[in-house]
Amino acid sequence: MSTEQSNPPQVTSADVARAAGVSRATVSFVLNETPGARVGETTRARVLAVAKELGYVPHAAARSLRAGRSDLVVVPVSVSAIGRLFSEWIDEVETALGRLGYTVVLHGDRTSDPVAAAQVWAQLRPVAVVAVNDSRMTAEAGQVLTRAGVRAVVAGAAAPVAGVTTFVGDQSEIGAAAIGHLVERGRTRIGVVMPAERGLSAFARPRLTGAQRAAEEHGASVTALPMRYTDDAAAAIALLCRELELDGVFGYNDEYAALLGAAFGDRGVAVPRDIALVGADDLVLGQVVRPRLTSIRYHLPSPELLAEAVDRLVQEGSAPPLPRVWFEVVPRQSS
Amino acid sequence: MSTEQSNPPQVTSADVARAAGVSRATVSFVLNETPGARVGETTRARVLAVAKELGYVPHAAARSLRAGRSDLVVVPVSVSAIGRLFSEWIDEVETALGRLGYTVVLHGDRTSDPVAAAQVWAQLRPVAVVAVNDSRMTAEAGQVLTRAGVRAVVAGAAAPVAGVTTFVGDQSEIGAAAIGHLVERGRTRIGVVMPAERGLSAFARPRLTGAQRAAEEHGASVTALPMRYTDDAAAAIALLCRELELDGVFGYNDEYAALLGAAFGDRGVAVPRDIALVGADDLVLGQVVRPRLTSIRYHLPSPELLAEAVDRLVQEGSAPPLPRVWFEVVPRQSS
DNA sequence: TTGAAAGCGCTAACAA
DNA sequence: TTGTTAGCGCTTTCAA
Repeated sequence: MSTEQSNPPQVTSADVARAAGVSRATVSFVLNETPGARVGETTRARVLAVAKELGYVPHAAARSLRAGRSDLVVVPVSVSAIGRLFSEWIDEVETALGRLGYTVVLHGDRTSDPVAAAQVWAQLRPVAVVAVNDSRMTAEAGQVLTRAGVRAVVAGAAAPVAGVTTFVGDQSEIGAAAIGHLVERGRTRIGVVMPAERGLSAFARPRLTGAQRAAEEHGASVTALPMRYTDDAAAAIALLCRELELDGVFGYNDEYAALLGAAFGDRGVAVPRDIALVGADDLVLGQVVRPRLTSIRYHLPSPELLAEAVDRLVQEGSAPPLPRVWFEVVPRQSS
Repeated sequence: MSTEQSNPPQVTSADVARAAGVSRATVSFVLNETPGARVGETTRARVLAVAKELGYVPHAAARSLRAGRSDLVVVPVSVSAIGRLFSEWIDEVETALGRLGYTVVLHGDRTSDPVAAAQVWAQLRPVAVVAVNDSRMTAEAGQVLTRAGVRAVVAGAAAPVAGVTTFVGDQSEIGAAAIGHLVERGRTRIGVVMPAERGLSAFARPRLTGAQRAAEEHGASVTALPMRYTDDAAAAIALLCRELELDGVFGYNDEYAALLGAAFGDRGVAVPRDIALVGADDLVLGQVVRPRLTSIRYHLPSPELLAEAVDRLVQEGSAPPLPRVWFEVVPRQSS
């Protein structure tokens, strides 16, 4: 936070009004195209010309403070902690919300306490907060937001969150699907990669849990394999897999699976003969490596649908439920 | 933008003051730990307790409106248009700025006109705007921001931008380095991949330009190869390379290069024997594929240094120059 | 040690 | 058709 700023002269709507020889109200009417506002064509043109000439840019905070409404949507997300799949989806969500007139900002702080995080978001007094797979969007966090006037509190989560519009997408189903597939392929001694990178545990934990659940059902065994996203770590895990005589691995996602797959190749472990490998997220990367990776594909709610839901929540206070996220095994060469 | 919001009751500092039986000024003093403010211990404790009890969250916009200063830093960036390298760096920049007390938000809009984009950023009245390789951060854009009171306007760009604190990192040097390396390896008929994905041309254009410049110098030829990031597109380009009898390809970055490398493998084109392949950005992915990719590694200013510079600009209006971005060829198996 | 009051830039009744 | 005016929630000077 800055402490000793001397303020440069800013162009305000009062300046525009003065220069155009009208009142600030008129400027406001013109610039906002206020419905029932009747401003003469010449006045309107003059105001616009002067505003442009002075380089006037409205002050969003002042506007929303006075108007009691905001067009800000906060999306808590750490850019480095998401794969290509999510980042593309988020990008499209931004575009879709932008088309509806919202200003979307991504917020990447790593405050871990849900309430503290929610307070940070709430300070910005957004009209909506959209979190995806962010474990901090709890019922308490939702309450903080709602009390701060946030009208649309939306989350993608494993289970409905009280007071929050949730689209359910249980990451544990990914783990379960992967194990189910491996068992189908005759594998019973299965490893599950757990990425060591910060920020990823929100995805990794449930995937492991689902894998364990499915393994129990199918009479297979599961071993967690903590691994950093580096060549060396992958090499070490490859060795470990051989020692443990595993015959299948769920690689957390395509990125980690591909890295591990390369390490297998280097050590003469044949995929899928010696060990079957399954990724997740269905990234293009999975088709870049050889053998091509079997993966679990996601189907998130369409960005347009999500944007629509946010808008309905903002305008009307309620929206039809969002579709569940579903997953699909895409079998390729690695299993 | 929402139009028909009925405002829910918000907890304001006035509510806290009333409940605590003090004035709003006192609440402000306590909550901000205002330096020369002398508030009794009991009063202070009571205010804090009441604030907590009511779930009071300050209104950042109102605060900065009144105080005439903001702690907001806007970073224009489209999450899907950056690779792992940049996203990790940005993440660390966020963390570093956060430690200094700033609130960082990423803004992903795709307004293409520099001035229009700058106006969108300026509406938020941030204290700083930090753009990396965003072609919209022109001198005019910088002027819009400065006039809106933005105190630190920072950009990573190919050349210094007037009125903007620039750290220079010329993407064309990457193209030049790649071509230089390929020529060293005896290649003269070189293809340069141009990604067709939106948002990437800001990086791709200069890389191509640099490649062309270097090729001319070394007496090599360069062919631009427009390619989408899909398996099919890569296959088509692989065929095209054979038809054109190219003996080297600069794949734009490691992601595109890896995809193309796989397509070569499928068609029996041996890398690097038949055709040498160079990527860029030095992503882990380059070590996931076989043969491992030769790449160009970046050295961006450290996140701490950048955060420091932003803070100095905000506080003092000037900062020591940021180091130039530099690049380095990392030779591996593919060339 | 605390309170009263002014005002940041803006919008939206209500008057004129 | 336009201007006057009262705040939105907050900080900060000045007085008490």
